Amino acid sequence: MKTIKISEAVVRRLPIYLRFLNELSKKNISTVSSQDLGQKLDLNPAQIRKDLAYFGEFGKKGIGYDVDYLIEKIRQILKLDKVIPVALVGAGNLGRALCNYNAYLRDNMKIVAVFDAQPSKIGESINNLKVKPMDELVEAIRSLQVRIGIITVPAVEAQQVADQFVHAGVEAILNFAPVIIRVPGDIRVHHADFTTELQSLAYYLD
Amino acid sequence: MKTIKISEAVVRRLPIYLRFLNELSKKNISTVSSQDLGQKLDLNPAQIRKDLAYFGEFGKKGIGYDVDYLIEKIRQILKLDKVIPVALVGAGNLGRALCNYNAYLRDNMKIVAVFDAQPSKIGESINNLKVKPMDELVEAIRSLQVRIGIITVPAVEAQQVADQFVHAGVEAILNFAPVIIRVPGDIRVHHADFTTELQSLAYYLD
DNA sequence: TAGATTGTTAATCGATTAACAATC
DNA sequence: TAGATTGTTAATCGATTAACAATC
Repeated sequence: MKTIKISEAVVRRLPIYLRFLNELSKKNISTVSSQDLGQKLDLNPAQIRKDLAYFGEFGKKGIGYDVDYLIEKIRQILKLDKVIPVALVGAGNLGRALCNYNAYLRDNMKIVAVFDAQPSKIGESINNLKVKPMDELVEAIRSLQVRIGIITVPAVEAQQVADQFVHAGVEAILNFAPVIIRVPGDIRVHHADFTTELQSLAYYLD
Repeated sequence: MKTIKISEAVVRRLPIYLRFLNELSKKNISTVSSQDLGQKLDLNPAQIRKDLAYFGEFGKKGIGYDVDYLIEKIRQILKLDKVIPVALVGAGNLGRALCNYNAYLRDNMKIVAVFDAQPSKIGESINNLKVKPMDELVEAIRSLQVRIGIITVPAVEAQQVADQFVHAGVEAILNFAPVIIRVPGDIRVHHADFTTELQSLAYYLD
């Protein structure tokens, strides 16, 4: 199956398809063509067909794609067909925002533990989770079988949090701190940094 | 000068260079080669040289780049050499996080106004800014000469906030809501959506 | 001078788009 | 059947990387 390497660009588009398909499903729209999708998502229809075709034949010639079936398939591809336990370190505003966000999503991404180094934060309740101290991180992550770690601490602390995540055995990290973190090659890291996002936006001002 | 179209990929790397150069400057490191940069940022040195060469000859053959000079130049390219007034709509946790973030950055990106539709939020103080009601948005944006708008409201409200931003005359929008917003072609929109970020990360789990 | 490193051209690599036979 | 739309191959486009003359 996964003999051909799927490019990161393709993988990044899948959640966008998924989100829009979910909207269609909610509106009881049962079928969609690559053309419809392309129009709504500002993408080339051929690209959408090609993206999906990497993973299987999900459409019907002359008809298009069955919305609910495609949702199911994309969820499978993204491994969102079962709950993925997530841990978060950094119970500041951003961490809190992510935890709450989490609540109203049918994502199967579930934040199951929140940690902070600051004593004043320990024990605080965020979205039904009590903030835990850092020295409980490794054990909690192991017992809860956390697979993804989210870092929302200041830049100077990000690397050591990453190290602890790796030590505890997470498979992937989403880093919001404005710094590049180093991890072993088998751990996937995505950087979500709005500073750089905002700065690159400035370039396009007249 | 800007006869050649600079690709988005290049523009997105500039803030990353800038951030690292700022770190070097803080450590009183005065010169850096494309090789050094490439190593630290996980990028090909040739790519870094090429990126920079789009905008001018900033380096010295045999020596490398003067850190402070390059910082100055990249800031100019990104238009960060003068303050850019920014407005934010949505005074939730995420909005608050961005405002505070803002505070400890030497960015020249300055959030100068915060708005929210909820009456309970109006008048709240966030990082020395009072949250204003939506009906003051257009006037405030005009009088403060806001150039970039940030959207941190729920998905269903994002489009109408975008419309108001456009009406008020912002030149670019950074949208954190998990929905694609439509704006006239001369307005630049960047989407910063951690849902899709997190979901694409799941793909790489074993 | 010798060694290092840039700026830039040419080569490679990969991603996007067009086109169309297959077929619902 | 006729019209529509997929899956896929081929063509195009663009971005990355290698290589090297210029030169500090």
